Amino acid sequence: MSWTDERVETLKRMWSEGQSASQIAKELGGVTRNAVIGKVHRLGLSNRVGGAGGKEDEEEVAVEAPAPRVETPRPAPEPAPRAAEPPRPAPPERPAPQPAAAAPAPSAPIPLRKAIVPAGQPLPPQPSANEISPEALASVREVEKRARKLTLMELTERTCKWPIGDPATEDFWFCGLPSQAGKPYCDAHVGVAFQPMSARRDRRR
DNA sequence: CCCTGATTCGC
DNA sequence: GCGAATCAGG
Repeated sequence: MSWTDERVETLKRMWSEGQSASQIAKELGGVTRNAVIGKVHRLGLSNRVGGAGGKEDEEEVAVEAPAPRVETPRPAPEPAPRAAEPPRPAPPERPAPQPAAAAPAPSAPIPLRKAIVPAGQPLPPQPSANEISPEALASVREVEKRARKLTLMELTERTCKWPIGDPATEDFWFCGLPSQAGKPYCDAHVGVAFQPMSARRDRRR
């Protein structure tokens, strides 16, 4: 692969959008992130912040949640999966096959019943977000005692992103235990996050 | 360990 | 010009 005008254009666009070199490399294909970085430098657009001779204003302000607004009754959908990066427009990634599970991305649903809801974007329909098997619950409680208590920046694609605690306080962290098979959560949290629709029917009484 | 960008240097 | 290897950091 070579740096055609088109590819360079994509590079420029994504770089200016704040995409990481590896993401850009993934998008372009046929190049490594090193290649992307090298090209970026050769193009002389290393400093993303369009500031000539500028300094670094912000460092990792990026991902901070929209606001600690407790007013808006919106359950946070996804606590920003990957590392710390500003915008995440529309990376064409695998849709993640979610069969007959419940909500695609429940985030702070069941666990905190008294806690306030963080704040996020969408996710209005919260269907069968209740009634988890006692086993699953026990498992979760157990697991949360061993949680790695990762911060937002420490989350990766293979760490459990289940939020624990109150986002508005210091008592907030992410599970961080190893998640598997492309799931966003560890086994225990997957258990409470994705419920078969049959569960409720079963427990109906 | 996962990830980031920055630099170097043989090609 | 290119990018793998390496470096420096989170």
